[in-house]
Amino acid sequence: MNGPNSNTDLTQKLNDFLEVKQMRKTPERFAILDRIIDIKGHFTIESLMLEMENSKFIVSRATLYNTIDLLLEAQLIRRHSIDGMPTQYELANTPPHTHLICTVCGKLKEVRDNNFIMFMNTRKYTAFTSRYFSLYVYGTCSTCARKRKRKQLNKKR
Amino acid sequence: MNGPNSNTDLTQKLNDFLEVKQMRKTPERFAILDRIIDIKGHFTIESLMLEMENSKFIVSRATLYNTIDLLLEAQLIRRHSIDGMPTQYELANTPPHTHLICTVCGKLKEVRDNNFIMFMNTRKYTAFTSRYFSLYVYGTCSTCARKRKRKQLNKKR
DNA sequence: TTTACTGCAAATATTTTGCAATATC
DNA sequence: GATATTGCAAAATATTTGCAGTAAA
Repeated sequence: MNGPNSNTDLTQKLNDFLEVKQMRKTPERFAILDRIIDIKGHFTIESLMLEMENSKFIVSRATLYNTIDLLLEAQLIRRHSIDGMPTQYELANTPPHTHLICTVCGKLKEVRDNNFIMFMNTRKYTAFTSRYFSLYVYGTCSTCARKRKRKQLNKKR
Repeated sequence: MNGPNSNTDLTQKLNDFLEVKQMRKTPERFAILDRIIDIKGHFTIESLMLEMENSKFIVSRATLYNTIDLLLEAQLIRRHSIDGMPTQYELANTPPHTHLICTVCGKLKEVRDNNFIMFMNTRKYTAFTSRYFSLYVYGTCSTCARKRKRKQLNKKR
């Protein structure tokens, strides 16, 4: 369990980042990263706040926002801004994935699409150096599609 | 000036939508669409509010939010949620485009990428019906890249 | 000892909501 | 005339900021 993105590796990465930037290694910063590693998947400031409380490591909202900015800068997490939802974050130790968003129920699903990633790697933009990208596909998930169909049938009587 | 997406055409589309949905044709709804057509490009609730004030057609914020929801539903506008910026909207009468976002200065640039659109049209997702998609590419624009390079040279002295 | 960082509370920004007044149908 | 829609003001939500106290270096 010590691959290139193991937990200790991520902690080490934060450690190195703080050293290079000459910033302080506070327990809050490491505790927050630890919780994020445990979460596995997307989270919001609010859900992370709750996770922290559950783990009995209480931090203030201000510190949470500050630390999230720090982890973004260190490229340890990614941010996702999705229509009509609070800002979501996730650990950046997995390859980028496509996000399928159901506009009916708001459910979010991630899919790995290697063809898409390969395609994106061929893209070059003039006067712009790309660092990362986010693809959001909006539509209807199968559950909601079924519900809608049923509703329409009822209408027709 | 009467192409498939001329101003009169968009107004007509709103008209039809309201008729089908049996909703009221209030002057506010048409005035807001008119302003959006004039803006050409991205706008926020705030900037649209100002545009309305300039055009002497004052509407309340609540009405703006309501109407924006309506226009989204009618697929007359698109919404863009972009990291660290207020929600942006734009008229939906142009083909979808890639958004290049400079993470240094926040500037947003649209590019037409027909290859990307063609590629996306080949994508199928299991248990999900896609309706539209948004691609955001985050990186550094040439202006900021130049500035950064200069800054680094200065540091080295 | 120095000062970066945390926590708190207030400020700001964005969006939603309840309700009375108004205008469309 | 009935009621969908507007405007207003208050509430809810999300994020930022100033400052005093704390703790990392």
